[in-house]
Amino acid sequence: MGDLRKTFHVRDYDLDATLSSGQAFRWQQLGQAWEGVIGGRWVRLRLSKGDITAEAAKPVRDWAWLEHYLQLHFNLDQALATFPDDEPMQNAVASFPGLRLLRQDYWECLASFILSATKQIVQIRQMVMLLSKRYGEPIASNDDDPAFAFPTIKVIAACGEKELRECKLGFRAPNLLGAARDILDKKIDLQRLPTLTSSEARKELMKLHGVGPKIADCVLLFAGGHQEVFPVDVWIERALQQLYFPKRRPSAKQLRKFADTHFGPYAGFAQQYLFHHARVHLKLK
DNA sequence: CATCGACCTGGAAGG
DNA sequence: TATTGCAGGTCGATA
Repeated sequence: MGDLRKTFHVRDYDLDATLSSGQAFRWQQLGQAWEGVIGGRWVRLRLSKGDITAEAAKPVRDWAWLEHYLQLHFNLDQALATFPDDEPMQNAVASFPGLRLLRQDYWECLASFILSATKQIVQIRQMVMLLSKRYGEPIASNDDDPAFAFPTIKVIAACGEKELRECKLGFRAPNLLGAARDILDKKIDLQRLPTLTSSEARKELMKLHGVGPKIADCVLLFAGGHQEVFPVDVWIERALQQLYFPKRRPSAKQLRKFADTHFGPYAGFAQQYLFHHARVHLKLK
């Protein structure tokens, strides 16, 4: 039959940092708990004393989807050991030891980052929520209101630009629409992405309307699990600039080159630490 | 190639 | 309370 609850023992897992660090946009903190939707399922997560307790709305027979999403089996120590031994990196890790990378659905991740262009995390969440409420399937939750799955490619592709703009997407509306239609038109095959190398997958993703290097890299890192990929956005640019080149002012291209060689095989994971640390603790600009 | 403006709009910041 | 400046990017045009 399955259970409504399940407890996972974890070591060094900072749920708060992980779910609020701007890699996923479907999580809401209520008191000590986090509520969100993973695929077609609503869940409530709570971390206490080294245990993550999950609560579902309907009995769950197999929790593999959650373990996979949260990457519970991931060997954190092994990854951390590859990070460069310099002060900025060590500080970033020290301020959120236990920050993790999630493993998200390709389409939801892609769509979310298409929406992320020149928006703050709160606003991105807002857009994702509006879209889900309006175009996603309602699913059972333990709250008074139902939850909503993220809308499918097909449903988005069938929308008009104008209705998408009503979800506060602004100029991102045609980009989301274009990408959804490109996928339906088989300009690229999302199903095939996991079989490709990161540079091949990157090229594929960039064929989509409104998808450039930054968004492609986010999808590779947050959905594809390509942990060596290092998305460069304005925050990371500022953080690298301030932390590693306080005197000079290197070009974006030089920063990218530095990042590609400096951070090692888990560069993307390192990036997540730098990003979160910078966002929470640093006055940038 | 590097640089530059256009593209929407909500919600802060400083007058 | 009205105004201004800005925000996890991408695309196309320009020397």
